[in-house]
Amino acid sequence: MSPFPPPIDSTALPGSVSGGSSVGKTLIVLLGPTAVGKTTYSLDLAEALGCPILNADSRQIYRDLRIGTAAPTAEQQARVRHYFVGTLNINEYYSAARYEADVLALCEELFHDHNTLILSGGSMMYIDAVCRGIDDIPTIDNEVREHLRQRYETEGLQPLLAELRLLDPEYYAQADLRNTRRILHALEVCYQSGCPFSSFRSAANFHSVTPKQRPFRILKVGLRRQREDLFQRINSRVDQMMADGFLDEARRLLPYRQENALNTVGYKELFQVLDGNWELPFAVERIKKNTRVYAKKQMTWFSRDPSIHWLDLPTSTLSSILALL
RNA sequence: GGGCAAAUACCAGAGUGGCCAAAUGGGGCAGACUGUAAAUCUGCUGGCGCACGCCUUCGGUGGUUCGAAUCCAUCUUUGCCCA
Repeated sequence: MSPFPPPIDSTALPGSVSGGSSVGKTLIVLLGPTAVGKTTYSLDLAEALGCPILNADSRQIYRDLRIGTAAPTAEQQARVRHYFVGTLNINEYYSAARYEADVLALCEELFHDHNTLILSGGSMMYIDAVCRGIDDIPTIDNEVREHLRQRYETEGLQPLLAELRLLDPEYYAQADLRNTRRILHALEVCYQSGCPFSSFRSAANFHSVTPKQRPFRILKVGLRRQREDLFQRINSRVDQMMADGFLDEARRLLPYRQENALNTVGYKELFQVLDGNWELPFAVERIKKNTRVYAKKQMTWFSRDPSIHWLDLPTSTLSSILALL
């Protein structure tokens, strides 16, 4: 199945109304793959509606990741009030669950003065956490995380798998046993809480979690482009990032390279250059390729969501969205 | 003009008589996904049915052999060396 579905007559789709709509408040969720044009589109839409933008990007939320994440610029932020852009330090912990809580709290506040708000971004799990909710799972202490990480490094995965089978046979039966990261997390939760990881999960997977009710209407609008068009935009955007000083930005962040926030397309590749392992032109090609892969993963995720109203760029205009309201 | 070496699937590159549709990597394609998610993981990648299987491949042609990507002859191309 193509990750780039054919055009849809959006008027034929039911609205993705979630929760009571009596209050008349609407959260417009503007989503789509990286480089599709969400930032530009959201600015125009926000100005037309006179509302702020809540960013939904797990990397643009970090203060020092500006160029490499194509975060909204100072000029763009001067046009429209933005939230969740550049608010975290590079070493700060954050998660989809926190994002859900932060966004819901902010929405409650902002809806006093606005009938519509725009949530714009491409972080799939963050968007779903806001729109559908995410199960309440304990946050892991650093000591627990570090303990398990060290055990993995010294003992390997096998003993940990055996342990998970004992502590949480239910999750073990459905887990991807080769995905070290998920196995470790399940164990972290078991250790942290003293309860099986699966006891916190209301469904076998995130996509089948029963959506939580929200006190506002949610209108999901997906932006998409022809594959070739999108890939060309990715390529030229990466070139522009380099021209804008991406390498210098990466150089400044080199001391923090072990932080999760820097496990990010673009930075990873440039660190290889700074280490002397890769030539710059090669790294730039890798960034373009890995960005394409990321865009594809986003489309794969979004394609499972039937509540998204898809708009095809560059033909769709602002009125396409306004007509959905 | 002479000598030597090499030609393998999209690319690079193993394989040197049967276990080879052919290792591995890259690239490409598809998928999974509930807590650092721009992360992490998986499958497919000659053709047809897509499970078993069948068919066509390892520069061309012709041989040797029960059997060849692997051996021989010859042709073509490329690289290196001597002129």
